[in-house]
Amino acid sequence: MTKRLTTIKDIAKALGISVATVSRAMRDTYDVSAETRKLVLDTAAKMNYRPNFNATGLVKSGTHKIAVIIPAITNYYFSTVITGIQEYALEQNYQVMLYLTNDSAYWETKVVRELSLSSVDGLLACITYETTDFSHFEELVEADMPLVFFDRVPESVKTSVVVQDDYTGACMATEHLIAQGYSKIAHLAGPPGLNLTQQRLQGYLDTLKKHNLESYGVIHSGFSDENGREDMSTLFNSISRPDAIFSVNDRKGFGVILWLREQGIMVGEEVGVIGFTNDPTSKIISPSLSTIAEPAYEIGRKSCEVLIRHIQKQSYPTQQISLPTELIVRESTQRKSIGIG
Amino acid sequence: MTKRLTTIKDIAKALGISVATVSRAMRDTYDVSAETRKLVLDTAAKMNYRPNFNATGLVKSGTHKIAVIIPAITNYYFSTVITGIQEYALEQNYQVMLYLTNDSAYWETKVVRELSLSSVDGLLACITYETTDFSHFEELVEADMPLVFFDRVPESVKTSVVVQDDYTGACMATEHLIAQGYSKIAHLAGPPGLNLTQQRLQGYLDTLKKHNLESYGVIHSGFSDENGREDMSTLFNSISRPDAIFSVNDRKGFGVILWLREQGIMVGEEVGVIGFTNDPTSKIISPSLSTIAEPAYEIGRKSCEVLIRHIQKQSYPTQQISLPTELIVRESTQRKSIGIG
DNA sequence: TCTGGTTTCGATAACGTTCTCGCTACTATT
DNA sequence: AATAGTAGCGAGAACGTTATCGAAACCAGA
Repeated sequence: MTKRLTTIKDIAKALGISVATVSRAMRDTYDVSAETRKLVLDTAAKMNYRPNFNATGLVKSGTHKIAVIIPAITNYYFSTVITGIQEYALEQNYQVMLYLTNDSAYWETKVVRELSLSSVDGLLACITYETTDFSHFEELVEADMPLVFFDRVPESVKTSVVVQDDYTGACMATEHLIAQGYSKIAHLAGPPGLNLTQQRLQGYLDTLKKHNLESYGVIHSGFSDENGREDMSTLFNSISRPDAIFSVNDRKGFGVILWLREQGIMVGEEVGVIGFTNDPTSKIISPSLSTIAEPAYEIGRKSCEVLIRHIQKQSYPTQQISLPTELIVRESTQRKSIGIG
Repeated sequence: MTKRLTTIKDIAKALGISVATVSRAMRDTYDVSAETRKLVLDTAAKMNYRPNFNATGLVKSGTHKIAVIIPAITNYYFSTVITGIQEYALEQNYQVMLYLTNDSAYWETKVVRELSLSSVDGLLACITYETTDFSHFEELVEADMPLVFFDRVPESVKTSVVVQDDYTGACMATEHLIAQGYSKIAHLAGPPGLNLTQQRLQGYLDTLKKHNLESYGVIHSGFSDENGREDMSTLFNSISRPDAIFSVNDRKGFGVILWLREQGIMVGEEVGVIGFTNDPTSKIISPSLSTIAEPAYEIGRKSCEVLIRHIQKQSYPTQQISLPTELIVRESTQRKSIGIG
């Protein structure tokens, strides 16, 4: 295969010293004189030495690798989370292995099960919306494998989790719609099994109740813009039409706006729309989509930080971290629309 | 750290046979009877055995891992390419390690240099637009490390490359603008150092020449929508304004459309716009953006396939693969605009 | 009964590193 | 001058697996 790489032995032989001394000189430890250290480091650089992680990983059972298991990356939220994970991991000298489940519980189980426990130090996971049986994760916890969930988190598995504050975000979204004068509000919710779906739904319901308003419909479906369109057509075929839509995420909100435009319904003026995520496209679509901004990048960094803490000290207590969201007001919730759409 | 995992030795001891036999039984090889094999496999499953990749990687110098080095993933193209890579890799039982350079040549060099050669079997890379010195890659090639470039490829390093047909795509885009009746065509190009920038520019220039048309301006800048806006304002401050824009990518094209809308210029009717990528947002923006679709997913799969071939047989010849693009006509190149914008 | 050929398995040495000893040589203390 | 302490280094085992070599055990043919 590839050429033989220079090892610690080669350096030892070249300098006429033992491998143990070279090894000690490499990681700046005690028990080695400053001059031999420098000598070793210099020749190591000269001979283009790279440590063999398989060997170190074998003796100290710990590879500096973490696995990230995620439904997909072809959307703003997940790709930004991964960016955060990656940056923090690299800073801490960890390497990230990427696994995509494509929102299939089968693949998720397969990946987690087949993932050689010895090949990573810990896992960062975001479950599929299909997953109902979490035994593959529970097995990991039993084996003391560090595991942190983010965004979509199972309630049964007791590990650290890092999420955005979905409940408060949903409250803010609903409050905003009410403050803008909308009162017949419907919610396009996510897949029912997910924790974040429930949190956002609850925030919506609680805020309505607080203002003595009734829900004008809740539909559970997927996260795509196509789902948004479909839900709208069923929603508007009913007798009592809503005058505002709170969508569980932005992409679904795009479908809502597109559908309303096609129907000739004025977005904002006639029907207000608010999303959740702050996908960059929400600025581009017209009318632009009001939304609740999620701290995706910070969620990535934070969950990686928590994981590495768990890896480095097994006594680190389980964390339940919730990061704040932010209301971003754009055109889709303005009563006097700018006239586009 | 984590609990001690069951090893091959444990299985051997439990069955009263040698580790060699267990090892042989694991990978269904000759030299082992069917019954002992079954016995080994059964107890392995019972004891929840997982192979230690560090150990196998140490003895057969080959981890089943590939590194993917990419400028960013927070956009449609890259995240889709990665999806393709990931799926093919998993099918072939390879695991992918992700490295983000954030379009920084410094980080790229650092990652490639520090990447322990022993920790991956091969590399899949897409260079930053800053990179001018490729010695860090050339060192890998000299060390016989399998390396495949995709999308943004350096010309000096002689390795396999997988790209979309940028030249023909640019020709198609320009031909389409001309066919729609535009004649004063400008090109918002990418960073000058990149191969794909040059290819798309050349396709544009050659097509203009073929039709005896002159270029109404070429501006080199980055890939963002902000770059698109900036370029437009400098372009429209000159004396001879273009009546069509060919943008090197879709995101920049979004900036163009947004800027035109703000100026009250009718997109399509007054100024035609075409992009390159087929980002999903190009369907959502209004007017929707005509574009050249890139086979991002296939590029991911194909480049991964080529890399794994290189890993598996060192005699596999260097490949230069170019995948076809496709013209997608939408509203932004229609002379009679639908009236939005 | 002997020879030669399979089939199936065990011992043992690798792979590159770290870790635990222990040994030497030097310095400080009395 | 004798002892204790310490700094610096080497020898060897260990990590979990695969690869090489050889040794049983069995069978067939003469």
